Amino acid sequence: MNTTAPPNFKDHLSQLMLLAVEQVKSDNEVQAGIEIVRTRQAGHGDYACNLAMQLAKPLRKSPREIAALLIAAMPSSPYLEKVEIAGAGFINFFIKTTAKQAFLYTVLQQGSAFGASDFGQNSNIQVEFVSANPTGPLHVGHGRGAAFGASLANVLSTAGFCVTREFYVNDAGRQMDILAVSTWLRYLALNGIHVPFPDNAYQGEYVKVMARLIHEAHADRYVHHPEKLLQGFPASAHAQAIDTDESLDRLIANAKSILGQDYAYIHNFVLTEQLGDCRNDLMEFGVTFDIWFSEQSLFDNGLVAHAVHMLEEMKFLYRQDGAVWFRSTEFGDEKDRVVQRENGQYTYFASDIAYHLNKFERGFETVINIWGADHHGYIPRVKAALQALALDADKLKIALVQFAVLYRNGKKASMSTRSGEFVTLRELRQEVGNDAARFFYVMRKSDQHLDFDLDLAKSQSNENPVYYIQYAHARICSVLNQWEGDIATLADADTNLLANAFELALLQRLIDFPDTVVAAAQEFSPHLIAFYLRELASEFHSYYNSTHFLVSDMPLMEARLALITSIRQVLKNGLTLLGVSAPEKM
RNA sequence: GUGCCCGUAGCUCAAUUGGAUAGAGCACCAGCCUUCUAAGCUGGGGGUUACAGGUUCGAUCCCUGUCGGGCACGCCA
Repeated sequence: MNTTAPPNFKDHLSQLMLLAVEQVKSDNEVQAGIEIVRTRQAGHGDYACNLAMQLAKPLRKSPREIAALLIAAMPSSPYLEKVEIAGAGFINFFIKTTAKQAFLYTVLQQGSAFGASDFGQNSNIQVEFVSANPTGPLHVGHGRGAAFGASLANVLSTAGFCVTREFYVNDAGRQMDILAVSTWLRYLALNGIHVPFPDNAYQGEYVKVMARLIHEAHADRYVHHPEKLLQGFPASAHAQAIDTDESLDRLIANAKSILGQDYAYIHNFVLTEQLGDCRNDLMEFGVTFDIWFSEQSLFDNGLVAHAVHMLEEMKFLYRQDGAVWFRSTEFGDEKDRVVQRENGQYTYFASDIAYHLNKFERGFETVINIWGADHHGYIPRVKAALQALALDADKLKIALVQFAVLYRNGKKASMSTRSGEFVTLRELRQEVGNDAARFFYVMRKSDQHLDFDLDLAKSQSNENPVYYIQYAHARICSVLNQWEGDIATLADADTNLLANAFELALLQRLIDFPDTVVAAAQEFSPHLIAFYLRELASEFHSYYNSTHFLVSDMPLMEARLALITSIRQVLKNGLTLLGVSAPEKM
């Protein structure tokens, strides 16, 4: 039988170095993080450590000298072929081939759980993402936040964090009022009452659709005194100039007073409608949430007033020009910010302070906000508020996601030509499919602009990275089908027979998977998973073309089938992290 | 104007966050299907990491400046 393999080679080597450094360093406190990395070149072994170079200065010895001491002090390991000193003082580790081969049993045994680790130590982490205003359909910009957030949450969960996925519903505030009034105006039009429709109201078709739904269900039930709607407007303005912010606010106020109790119905109807649409859209996209957190609930439960009151008590507020300001400049912000307007209304910032306070009160050890990059200027004031409230602002991590720009026929296509509306996420999904959309969204680093090539995403060709990876999975399924054996028996295969260069490279690639998941979690970088999968698929395709699996030599065949079964498993696990399907046939 | 982010092969992007000879995919050129899916594989050319300095054993990565691009600068959300 084979030798065994450690659960994780990197961790194992870390342990060895930790014990070694205890011996080598003098009694004074020498601080050095032990970092084990994969090497880039075969001549440097499988893993390397630069600890000796880091210790050179504090220990006042040459790196190579320290490296020799470390190696001498290191306990022996059954998995190591040899350890070498190289270059300026690198310690290079060469893993025994038998240990790599034995690792295959780990993959087969862990199955869909392979890749998981306890890196996060089960600490509570919240990922808040999308959080789009429920005032219209999600567009392709939201799509990237959704794909990124969902993949990141999956990665964190697999890396051992206890993850809560949350959507912050902006159901309070002016934008919702504008949507309600826009819908009511369209509804009035259906009842034959035509009031000029402001340019800065919501123009989309979906508003007319909602108006129609209300009209069909309630006929003219919500037609009240439309003649009062333009009260307070200058007579000359009736025709055109009603699209300033002030006049829109007046329109909202008038609508509220005319409709009375019925305003709540309209408001609630459009909110329910849009939120439901958003939820369905995301669900179809494979993006789900544990909590839908209502902004309005912060007001209803007095949490906004409470948060502002706390700041007041701590002397971080002052009054000026009739408004209440927060001294965010004391915590590094560019200017102080208003939390309560002259008219007594709290700002969005005020409810956001309450929301973040609430997040930490719920006991999350880390809070991740995924925002569009255009909100980067908002970070200092939120962190300032947390500091003012004596919370650890470093526990709030902001992951910025840049916009995705769609390209069709090599030309920008993110804006539709008519009416300047964004392409919706739903349109994108219908055009390229969920798999391609999910993959393309996360195959770049999130803080980089994304050129989303629609033609490429749709193409069923070798140019399309999604199909390339899925095809590897389907090919393996096809081989295993033709074999017609019982996969479970492969657990007894003699993996020592896997000895050609393709097989050894693939074994190492499989060993790397859990480390890649940890790196992706640590860096908030699901794109690392996408790159990893491409590498794995590429190495498999080369293997496929070079080596026949269903050979007459039974032990050899079983060993190879054990390997490709493991590859299939890892492809599937990785694709699942990204929300992409792993088809068995293509 | 001020602040933040970015500048890597013809194009789109990586680079284990300061490590060893900067790597992939497209595109281009030349090959591979009577054998487990050619949606695949093999080989080839391609670079002063925008530019100029600095920090150190070592810089695509950190610091300063210049040039170029994006975003943000509301009592909107």
